[in-house]
This record gives sequence, structure tokens and C-alpha cells, in this order.
Amino acid sequence: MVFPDSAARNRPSARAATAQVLAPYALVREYLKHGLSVGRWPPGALMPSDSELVAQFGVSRMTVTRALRELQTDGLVTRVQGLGTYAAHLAQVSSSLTIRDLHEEITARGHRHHARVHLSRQQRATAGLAGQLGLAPGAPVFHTLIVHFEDDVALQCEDRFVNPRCAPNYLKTDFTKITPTHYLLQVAPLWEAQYSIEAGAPRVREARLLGIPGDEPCLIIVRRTVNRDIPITLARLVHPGSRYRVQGQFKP
Amino acid sequence: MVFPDSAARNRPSARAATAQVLAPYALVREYLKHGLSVGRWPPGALMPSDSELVAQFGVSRMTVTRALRELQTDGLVTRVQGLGTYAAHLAQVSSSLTIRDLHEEITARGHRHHARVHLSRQQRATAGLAGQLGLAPGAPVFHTLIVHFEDDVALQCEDRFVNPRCAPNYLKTDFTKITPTHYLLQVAPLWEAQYSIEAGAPRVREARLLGIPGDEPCLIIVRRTVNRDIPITLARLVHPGSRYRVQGQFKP
DNA sequence: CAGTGGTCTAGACCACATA
DNA sequence: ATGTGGTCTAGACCACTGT
Repeated sequence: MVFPDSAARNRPSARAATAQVLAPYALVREYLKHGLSVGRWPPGALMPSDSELVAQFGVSRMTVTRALRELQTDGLVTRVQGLGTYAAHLAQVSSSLTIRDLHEEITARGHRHHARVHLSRQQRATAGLAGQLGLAPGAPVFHTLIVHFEDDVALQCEDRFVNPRCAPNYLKTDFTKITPTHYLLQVAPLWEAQYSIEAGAPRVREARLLGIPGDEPCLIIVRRTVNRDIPITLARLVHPGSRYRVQGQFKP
Repeated sequence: MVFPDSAARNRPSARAATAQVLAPYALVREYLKHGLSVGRWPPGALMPSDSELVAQFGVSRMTVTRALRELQTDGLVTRVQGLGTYAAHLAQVSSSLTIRDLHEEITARGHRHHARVHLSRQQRATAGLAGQLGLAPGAPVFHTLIVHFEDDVALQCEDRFVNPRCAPNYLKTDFTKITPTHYLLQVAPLWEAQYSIEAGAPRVREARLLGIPGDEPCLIIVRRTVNRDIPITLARLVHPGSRYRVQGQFKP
């Protein structure tokens, strides 16, 4: 690991001359990150203060601040005003899980995607559904039931309810060409979602549509999406366990 | 949404006077975020330049930069040097998934956690395992098999292999008191993990240890952890589908 | 060339926590 | 009173992209 030296590094000309030198703020960040990884500051330990780092690296405080703020948003340090910067307790590992549009995911693998629409209609919301979508019980909702195939193998059964207020033209979409996810992303570009992932048996109809035995373990994702406090959609995505998995990665 | 006015807001005294005013950088960020959510800048559209925002809000460029950098790390905008700032295509929703230490998760719910250790020994790595842990085939590895209970209900069967080089004293730990996850976090505080989540049937032994039928769908998490290019551990976590789910959230 | 984002500085005021 | 982090400013140089 590079040491806080900086006298030379700090000259912009030196920065430009060499090819891939880290910017000063990145240098400070990596220095601290390295120290954390080798246990120089065990979880909970007090780390160098802003002013100490300013002196050590010969940079301005804004530079140190940026380095520390990045570590903070990555959950690696905890900063408390009036006290100092502490090495975080990584009791919970917060990771990045990417849920992509299925069409994209399949075509990115170089496979063919197609969808079969089993249901696409308006109906009245039950009490529970109305609550989830912020509607009055009995209010109209859009309901689609679509099975997605990867190279003719059923991969996902997508049972979705949509708030008509957010996507009035939802049912006019040709879901064999555009997935609901893709369409809704266009209608409501900025959103907020909660979801749960669990294992369970498929419902009878889902097993039939997916062409799997009724006792095959399935990965079930239930996702609720909200845009600016207005619920948009509630989806139940059922995947045969043998054909689908969610992958993720945590990288500080 | 508040408008770029700022003349008054910018006086620190005004900031201190009112209770919960947003800091200028947050004001700029929320202004842009709001515009994105109402479709003022559709995906791919050119957004205001730094200097325009500086003029509109009457703040310094560092303040605007910070706002935009936060939006960028959240994946809401794309910035290209020499071109400008663009509204991002939210083709893939990258979300935050939290995997906590099970002991913490259970006690946080106000329940009791206890563990039963069924295996805790050193053995020789098979070829496949050695590859995953960066060891030579036949090299010694630590192997633990532990079942975790929440209020006497089996919640997780944890089958784990550990690289002795990273945690030489691993087997000396009392796993009825400290979970392997917790112990390893202390030994290697900064890490990097890859994992997959899938649904499947438990192995025969796992079903027996968990006290569930052999055909009960289970949520299976396989996680591989690496610290500074050195593999630490490989874990297979099997949860009865009816008793466990992973929850997550995406919030721009 | 002009305009864009990427980064840095030196200094400043503030709120907060501890002694 | 001192030291901590939180934030802001005014100006600067750079690399990059277009015309």
C-alpha cells in the first residue's frame, strides 16, 4: 500500500505525467480501506481524524472529507460529529442485488425470450389487494398473468396487478413484445420497491402453466413498487427452482 | 418541490433558525430527483450542466458537484466529461439486499437463538472445494455443520468450509455462543462476497437435522467470501421455505 | 475554440461532544 | 475550551468533447 507521502504526488503535473495514478481522494480512501482490511482499525476502533489525515497526506480537508464520505456510504466507517470516525461493525453485510428485466437478462445470455399471455384484463380489487395498491376495495385494477420462456423453457410465471392511475394504458401493451417491467419503467422512471424472496411450492395453476410438478420447489419473489408515495404495481414472480437463481455480490 | 431561490436559504443563520431544512447540496439533489421522477428529464435526456445549476441555485460548484455525485452513485444520472449530465436508463434496478448475522437477526426480533453443532473438524479438501478456496487438492480445511434455532424452531442449516490460513483458530470457537459469521467478521473485517439464492429440496441429512419433510421447498443460499484475493469461506445455508424469507428494498 | 465534468485548495462557520 | 465532523465558498487547473 502506498504511504502518505504526497509531496510529489500532489503536484498536478506529476499526476498528469504518470498514467494511472489514483486521485488524492482515492489514495486516502484506499489507504484507509487497506488499513481496515488488515485489521489496523478493528471494528469499533477510533480512526484518524480529518485533521490528522490532512496533515499526513498534505491534502486539503475537502479531499479527506470526500474519501471518508465514500467509505461511510459504503458502510465501512461510522462518523459521529464531536467524536470521530470509527471502523464500522460489519454486523450486517449490505449487498447489491440486481434484478434485471427478464427479457434483457435472457437475451444477454444469448438466448431467445418469448412470453405467453394467459390473462390481461381489468378486474375489481379485493380488500387485501386494494390495501397494497392504495385503492378503495372494489376499485378497478389491471391484472396480467404471463409466462416467460427462455429458449422454450418456462422460466417465470408473472402474476401482476397494476394501479390504473399510474399506467392507464397498461392493458393496451403487447406483452409478447414488451415485458410489463420494461413498460412500467418507462411510465414511472423513478421508483422505490420492496420485495421478499422465498422458497415454496407453486400454486396449482402456476405449476400447470410452467409445466412442472406441483411439488417442485420454486423461488418466489413478491415485489411491490411505489412511485412518489403512489403504489404502482404488485407482482408475484414464480420460478422453477431448478431453472433459476438470483446472484449477487458484495464488494466494499 | 422547492424552487431554486436560495438567497435567503443560503444564510447559515436562516439554516439554523428553521428546524429541518435541507442542506443546499441536498436541496439541489432533491430538486433533480424530483424532476427525474416526474419525467422532466426522461431517460437519456440531457440535464442541466454544473454551471447552470450553480447559477440557478446561487451555490458554489462544489455543492452542485456533491449533489450530482450522489445521484450518480445511486445510478440515477450518468455524467460524461466533455458532454454533460444525462438522466440514466434504469434498465436494471440495482437494489440493496441485507444479509445479517443470524444471531443478530433473531435477537433483534426479540426471540431466542441457539445453535447445535453437529460437526466441527478438520478434513482434506476435495478437488472442487480446493478450487473454490484457492487451496491444493487434499489440503486441510475446516468444516462445520451447525443448525440454528429461533425459539426452538430450526431456521437454518449452515454447512461451512473455512480456509485455515485465514482463521487458524476457527475450530477453537464455541459456536453455540458465537456464530461462524460473527467470528469470521472479526478475523477478516473487510471482505467481498459472491452468493446465489435458489430454491430446492434439502439434502437428506439437512432435512433430518432441520426436522422437515424431504420434499419441503428450501431457500438455499450459497456464499463465497474473499478477503484481499484470499478465499476465506464457502457456506451453504439451507432454510425451510415456510420459515424464512429474504427481504430487500430499493430506494433511489 | 468554448463548454463540459473531475478534482483540488485554503479558509471559513457551524453543531456537537468531551473535558 | 478544544477537538471533532458537516458543510459551504470562490477560485483554480485539468481532461475531455464538440464545433
